[in-house]
Amino acid sequence: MFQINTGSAEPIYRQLMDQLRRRVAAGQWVAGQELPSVRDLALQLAVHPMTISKAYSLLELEGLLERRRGLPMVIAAGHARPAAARDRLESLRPALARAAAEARELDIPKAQALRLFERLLDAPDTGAL
Amino acid sequence: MFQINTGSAEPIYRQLMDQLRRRVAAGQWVAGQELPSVRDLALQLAVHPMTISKAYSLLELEGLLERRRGLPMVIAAGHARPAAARDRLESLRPALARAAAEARELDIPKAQALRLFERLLDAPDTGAL
Amino acid sequence: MFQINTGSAEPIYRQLMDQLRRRVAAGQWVAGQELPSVRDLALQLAVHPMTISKAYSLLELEGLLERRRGLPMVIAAGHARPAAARDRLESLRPALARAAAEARELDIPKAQALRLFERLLDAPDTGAL
Amino acid sequence: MFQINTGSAEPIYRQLMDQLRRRVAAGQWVAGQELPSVRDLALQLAVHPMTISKAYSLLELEGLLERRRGLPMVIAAGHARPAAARDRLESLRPALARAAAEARELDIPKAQALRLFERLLDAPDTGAL
DNA sequence: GTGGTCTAGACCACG
DNA sequence: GTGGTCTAGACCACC
Repeated sequence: MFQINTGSAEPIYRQLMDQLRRRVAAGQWVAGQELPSVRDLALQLAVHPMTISKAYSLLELEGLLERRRGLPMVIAAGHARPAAARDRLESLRPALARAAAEARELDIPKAQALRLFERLLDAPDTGAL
Repeated sequence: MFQINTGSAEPIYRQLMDQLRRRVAAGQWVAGQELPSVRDLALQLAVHPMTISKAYSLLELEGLLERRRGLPMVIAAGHARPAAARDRLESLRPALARAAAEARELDIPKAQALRLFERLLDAPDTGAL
Repeated sequence: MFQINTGSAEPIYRQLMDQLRRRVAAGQWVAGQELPSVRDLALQLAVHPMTISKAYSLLELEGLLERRRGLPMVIAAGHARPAAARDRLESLRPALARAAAEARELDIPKAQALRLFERLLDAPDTGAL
Repeated sequence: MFQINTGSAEPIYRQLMDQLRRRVAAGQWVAGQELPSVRDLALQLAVHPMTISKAYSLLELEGLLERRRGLPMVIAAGHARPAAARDRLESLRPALARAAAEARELDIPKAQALRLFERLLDAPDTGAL
């Protein structure tokens, strides 16, 4: 359901938030859909419940989630439809800009960088060079 | 000489280390070349000298830099030649893998993602969509 | 818990690292065991917290310690058992080689040097000649 | 004539001073004997002349050396005879005390430590375990 | 001139 | 509570 990397430098709650945001934008999660409870998700990911709670609360502040007393949280109404294609593309920009900056510093030919990216878009992670 | 982003979540000393590593790999800095002194670089980047010193020391531990008592640090011998093209490309992989994962979660068409990356490779940062 | 000599030429953080390394090798500290917190140890040794932190961080880089976000650091797994006897003896060699070199330069008879060493092995520090 | 290890943590001028002191104590260098000039020794050891000069000056302050205008420095009179055996042994103590402390922290059996020391006293450096 | 170490103390991020 | 980062500034050692 969620892919958490405990060893990463990126904080866990942020990994959660980012994934949830992107999946809502992509329409994988739709308005009204119930989220797993804090405790369940904490157990499943082997993470402290407070960490889950922090992610949920921040997303509630953002308006992406809605809290209903005594009931599981849900994706907020108003997020019924996935984000427009150009907004989604825009939210991909920072990661790509960073990769581009690294490629430039490494003096990697444009064609090579593009080819590697294309391969990674096809094959999730394992693709050898 | 170095591009530091004070506001970034990535610590300054780490930004320095990454840039230096990449530029040595690209052959922009060659073995035996003297680095700017801790104090000079600190002044230039408007950063505390200890921050620079930390980056230098860690790179020395890694074997990328060499300390010579009383003299400026230098790029270590054994890093005379830039890294092989495939090693450089390999070190670009993590950043691209991350972008690819995000693109997949956002359900962005491959062609769009590739086009954006291509544009960012050409135009450092500003290119509008 | 740790013996720090503030007056020594050897930096405090390095004294800490050396002691911890040796005690893990000797099996006095075992894998998974929690280290005293940076702040506690700093108070106890009357030293600045950053000094402790530096020692801990470098040992983490070495792989001897493991960081767990929000929790005290622990001896890394993979250091469950104390080092083999011959490795421990090997790590004693530099100090003894140095002493031997000095003895030779001082033209001290072998028997005398050995007797002094034996006495120091028994009586930690105070034994008069 | 002198063994200098540029890579060591111990400063060069101190390595020089220690060696000279020990050799005078052992009677290898006797009162009135001329020392190599600062420049010659600097060339020979590939070291900055100021480093040699610093060692000589400090030893002059100690009274071990004597400066004579326009002439090479010499071992001071009053150091005609080597130091008494017990003084020489005493000056070996710090190095041995340190080794003993390490042996204790490493939990190395006394007999093993002694055997290693004995071997190192015989075979300068190379002796395998 | 060079880098190294340490302190005092602030602020942040994570759990 | 945990550790991490940074600043301001002192002092040292080496060359």
